[in-house]
Amino acid sequence: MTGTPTPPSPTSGPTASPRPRPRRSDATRDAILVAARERFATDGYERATIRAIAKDANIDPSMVMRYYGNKEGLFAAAVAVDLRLPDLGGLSPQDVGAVLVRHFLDMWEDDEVLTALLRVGATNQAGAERMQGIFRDQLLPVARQVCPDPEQIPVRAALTASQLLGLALTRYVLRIPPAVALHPEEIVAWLGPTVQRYLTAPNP
Amino acid sequence: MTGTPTPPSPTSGPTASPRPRPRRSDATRDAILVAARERFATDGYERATIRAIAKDANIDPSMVMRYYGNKEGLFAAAVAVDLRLPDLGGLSPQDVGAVLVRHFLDMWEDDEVLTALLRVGATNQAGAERMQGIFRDQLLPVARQVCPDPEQIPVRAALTASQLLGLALTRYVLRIPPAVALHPEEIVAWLGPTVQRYLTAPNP
DNA sequence: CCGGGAAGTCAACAGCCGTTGGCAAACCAG
DNA sequence: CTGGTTTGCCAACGGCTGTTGACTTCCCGG
Repeated sequence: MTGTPTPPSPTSGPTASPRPRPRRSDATRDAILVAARERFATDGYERATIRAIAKDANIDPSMVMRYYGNKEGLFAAAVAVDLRLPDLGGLSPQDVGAVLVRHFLDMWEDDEVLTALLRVGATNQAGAERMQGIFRDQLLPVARQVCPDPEQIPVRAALTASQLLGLALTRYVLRIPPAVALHPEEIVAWLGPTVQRYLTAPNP
Repeated sequence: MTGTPTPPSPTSGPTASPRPRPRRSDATRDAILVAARERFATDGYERATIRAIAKDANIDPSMVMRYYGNKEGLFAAAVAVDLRLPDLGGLSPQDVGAVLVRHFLDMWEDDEVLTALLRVGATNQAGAERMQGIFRDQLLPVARQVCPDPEQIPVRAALTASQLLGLALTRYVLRIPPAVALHPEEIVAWLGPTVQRYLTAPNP
């Protein structure tokens, strides 16, 4: 329905590998996604207009519609987040906080998709649901690895999310000066024990 | 409906008292602000249209322009935040964290202005600057009261803001289910020690 | 009672938005 | 070469936006 029309695969593999055959327009498609990510990250959903994104990608706005259906489809295609959270299983239990904070920090520092998602999630229902999905599918499983009481996994994960997203909000979105000036290792030193406690400490 | 009208001061002293003389349109002005706060809180800046706000207030959109100049002026007038942070000076030093978290929670629970400001701050430059101002003028002074090393006050305050705003983000804006389900006293018990540490603990 | 100003309504403007359909060029299989 | 598909541009649509100015209605001081 919203899927892009795929030409018939030349090599006959029965339900072959999902590797789509390269299209001549792949460069354009990618340019659109790159421009969209940047606009969503800096402007949020409403002010990131299809016209502006198309101009950044040096194509006509109607191409965006043809390849991604509508603005929602474009957002869905542009903002696909994989946090690549590390496996905390075989890890010294007193290090999980620092490891997690450092990983988040690395991800945020060089991926504008995360800023785009946070900005959009704050004003757009679809964006908020996307963030809920990431929490459920990516952060919860990690909490499950290190949390002592299975019943408290959602609470522990939510507390962790509140601290990590709060850092991202103050540092990358609101740009509160002292939060921007912090060195990454300072952040790890301060937030590591917090996350550590939220995930592994007994009830307060 | 609104307070007892005070008669206009007959004699206008030079640089008279800043008490503005009540206008016949005060009820309308207030209705506009109430509607604006609600729309900004639920929709964010762009999708909170002047037409929708005017319809909520049962008046014509042009009245909004007459009374507040333009949309930015309306936002500035509607979203005026006073956190009413308590005086932490004469307080048992190990209670500041819990007191601060509980106060923030009470403020957020019954004042949609804070949600409006957070939603707008995430996508709107003026909104972000407003939040920076609140941080600087309201949270920093409180941190100054309890922070041991004066040089670290901005850092400590920023860490505190990251945790408190992160809670507001996950609970009131993104509505991540386990964060919504938390009981206020649970939040105080978990976040209190964190804020306590950020403000008063020695360097990690 | 009256006149002036405030309060409020109405219609319209220019501009931008997402989206659509038609048409020209480029490409590639036969 | 030829015909069909893909890629792309162009112009336009209806709708919504912030904003403006002219007009009527009401209130109240003199």
